[in-house]
Amino acid sequence: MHQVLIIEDDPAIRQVLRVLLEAENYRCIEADTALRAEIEARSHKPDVLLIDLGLPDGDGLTVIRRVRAWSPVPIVVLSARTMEEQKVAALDAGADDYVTKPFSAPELLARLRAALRRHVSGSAPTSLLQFGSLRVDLARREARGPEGEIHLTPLEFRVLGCLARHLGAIVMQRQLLREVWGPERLDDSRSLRVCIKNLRSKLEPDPRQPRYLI
Amino acid sequence: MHQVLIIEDDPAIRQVLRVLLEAENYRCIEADTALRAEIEARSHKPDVLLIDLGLPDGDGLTVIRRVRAWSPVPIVVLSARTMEEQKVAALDAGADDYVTKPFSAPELLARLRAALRRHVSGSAPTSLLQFGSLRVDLARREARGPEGEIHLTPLEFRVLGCLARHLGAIVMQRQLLREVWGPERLDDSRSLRVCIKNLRSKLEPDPRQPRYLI
DNA sequence: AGATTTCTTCACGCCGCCCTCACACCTGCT
DNA sequence: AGCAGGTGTGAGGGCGGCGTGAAGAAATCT
Repeated sequence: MHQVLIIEDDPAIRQVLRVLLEAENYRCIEADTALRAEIEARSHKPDVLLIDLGLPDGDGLTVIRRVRAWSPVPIVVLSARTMEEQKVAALDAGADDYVTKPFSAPELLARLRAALRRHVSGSAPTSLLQFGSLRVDLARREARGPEGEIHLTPLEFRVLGCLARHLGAIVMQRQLLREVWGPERLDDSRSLRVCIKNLRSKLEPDPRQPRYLI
Repeated sequence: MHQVLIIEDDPAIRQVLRVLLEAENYRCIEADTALRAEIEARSHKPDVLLIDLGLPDGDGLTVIRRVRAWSPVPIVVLSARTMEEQKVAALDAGADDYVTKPFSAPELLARLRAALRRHVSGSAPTSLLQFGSLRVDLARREARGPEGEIHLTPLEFRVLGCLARHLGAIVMQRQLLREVWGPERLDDSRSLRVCIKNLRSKLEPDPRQPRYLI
């Protein structure tokens, strides 16, 4: 379920967009000023920004540039202005797509899907992992399962962190050993094997048939 | 400097696009049919595809889908048709952007820049193969068929990867043996034969009459 | 310093991967 | 036909990597 941040000052249009998006099973957050837009973007980490140029305070372009400075989140611009400079400026400021009002609903939705599809590859480095009913916060060194807090050792956090940085991908033993144990013992997998075993016994529902640590 | 593959059957428009792009220091490759489009895309590995829908042979949509099956290269669609279904279909087929003729030169250039900018940042070397109803992700070591996950052994992934690097071409036994088994056993094809057999029995719809692993 | 947690080491059983082998087949050539 | 080179196939077995429990070092806490 994707989360959309709608940046739009006109309440009527906001309402239209919200209804349209929620009918497609998106969750919506709204912002009516440039300032709130950036706050919401930072706090909620939406999957895509849908922004109307021509906000009351400050230019919409500024929002694009400021968000782009710290996040690669896809940005779709919605604007009544058909002026070319506006389009070019928005795209060059970092926007991913530009839809002119009056827009057609199917087209807008298709462009949102395209923007979201592209982005799944490059997700932001978040320190919060989540498998099944498990939540692991690498930065705060906390792990919580269905039955309360789970204690992990420092070594286990470092191994998890290394795996999290390459989420979903294959991480070679060599790479783990280099990043966690140092480059001296590239071919001694004994400690690593035990560490993984312990992690599995702590995190996996059924340690004998692991689902997350493969 | 970036390389653009122009897919357009009308020579006049091709010329316009080429001049426009070369003035911006892009290098251009041209294709006037769907078939040539895919060949050029495979051989030249352009940084972005600029495709006109409505090619003489086959639908432009097919090109998009076929290219998208093996490459995440950005695709910008250019079309005279203003029909909504066309837009939505193209975007959902995997296109990244859609510009309607008559287009403005600055806007087209800005959209190309946006497409290119996205791709350099989020270029995960995803090696995704697709034959028929089969999808094989070499990086993540996953293979999925119509009936769920298919288990492949490490050796099988390496052989597939070697074949994938020369997709569609003939790969000599010698070359496979050198790249997968090492240069010692250039003339012992026994293991290779068994490995190919197993791959076929796992991937081919009818292993006795192979369609993909020839 | 003792206690406690954390990390490493070790030995052993198991499983799956890969190799090998023998044989059937196919195609072209003599 | 007979032969020769290359290929597809089923089965068996060696072997290395992985998981595991327990116990010994090392580090950290109090």
